[in-house]
Amino acid sequence: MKPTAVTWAVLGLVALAPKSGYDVKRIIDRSVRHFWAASYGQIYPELRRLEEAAWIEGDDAPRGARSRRVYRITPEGRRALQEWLHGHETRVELRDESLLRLFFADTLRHDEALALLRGRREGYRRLHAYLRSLDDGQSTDPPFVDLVYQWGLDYCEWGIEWCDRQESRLRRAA
Amino acid sequence: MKPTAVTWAVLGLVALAPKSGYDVKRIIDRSVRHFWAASYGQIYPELRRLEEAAWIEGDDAPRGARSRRVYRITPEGRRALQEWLHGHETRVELRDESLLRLFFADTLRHDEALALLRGRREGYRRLHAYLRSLDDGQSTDPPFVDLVYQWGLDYCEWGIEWCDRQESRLRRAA
DNA sequence: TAGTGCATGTAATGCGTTACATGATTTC
DNA sequence: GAAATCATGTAACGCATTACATGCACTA
Repeated sequence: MKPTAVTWAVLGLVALAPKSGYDVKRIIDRSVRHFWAASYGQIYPELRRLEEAAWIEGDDAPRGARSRRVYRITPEGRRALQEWLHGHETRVELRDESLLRLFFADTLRHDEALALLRGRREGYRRLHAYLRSLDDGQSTDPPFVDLVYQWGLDYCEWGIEWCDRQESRLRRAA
Repeated sequence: MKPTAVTWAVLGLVALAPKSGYDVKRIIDRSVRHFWAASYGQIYPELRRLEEAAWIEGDDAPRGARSRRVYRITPEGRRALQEWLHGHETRVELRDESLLRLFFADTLRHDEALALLRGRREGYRRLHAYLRSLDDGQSTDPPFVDLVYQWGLDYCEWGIEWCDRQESRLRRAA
């Protein structure tokens, strides 16, 4: 079993609680999607690979006539997950198209360039609103799941303030 | 010409100043790599596609016997770049493996989980040191190039403080 | 009865990296 | 004379998305 990028997302989610492939996709979309996306085309094949490697085990759990397979983590799977959790130097890397646009804003008129900065602010605002909409106000997540959720909110708030600050600075300078 | 993700990075860099393929790669590695990477396997084919589309034009500019081709943007290329700069809603998306690890930290002992948080802090610190090492203290970049550089520094500083704050909060809670 | 959500999956395509190959020039 | 940098490129591979296909169950 050669683990890939999607391995740990799927294995980790199954470790938190047993899940079907559909569950995995749904939870990815609702909790880690803004920093770690995955599609069905990755998830279902990965579940089979993980089961072959005996890192997870699947049980048929149909609902009525609708077939359904729920996976749970095995002791070996848990060991592998923990090794991954420990064994990596953290490298901060991101892919941010809006930052790329800002980088080229010197090819624009000053007011157009400032509009890009406001657009970035708006992107942060939208993500913030989306993240807040995910919180139903009553479900209690485990502490680190909640921590990462909070990171998303804090990051957006920081980003909004950063854009505001820079915009006024650049206006004063002009 | 169907633009892809790498199109705009290459076209934008050539728009800032004429460049060879090697230059494009070098500058990507030194200025936008932490939020927008690209490899030779993308850059050289993309330069040819851009030239075919007449968005850039290449001039042979050998240095001694070493062949070299320098590209500059055309008016059509500049128009296309500006359209891209204007015509997009900003969507904040990132890929952050360390955040994914943190998300699964509830499967660990509390002290191990806190170690992950310190590891993230360390990742920010390393990127910060790297970014600072890029600044030679005398070259003056255009304002928005500099703004994006500053974003990187500010983001790291914010990230370090965030990790510190959360770590003490979680220690107090325990 | 129509629409939404649950549930599983595959095929085609495109994106991006890694590793390789080649050779000149500059710097120590 | 060795090492680093300049300079151009390709082939193989792996990663990820998009679009498609199928069908059941619930609810307005």
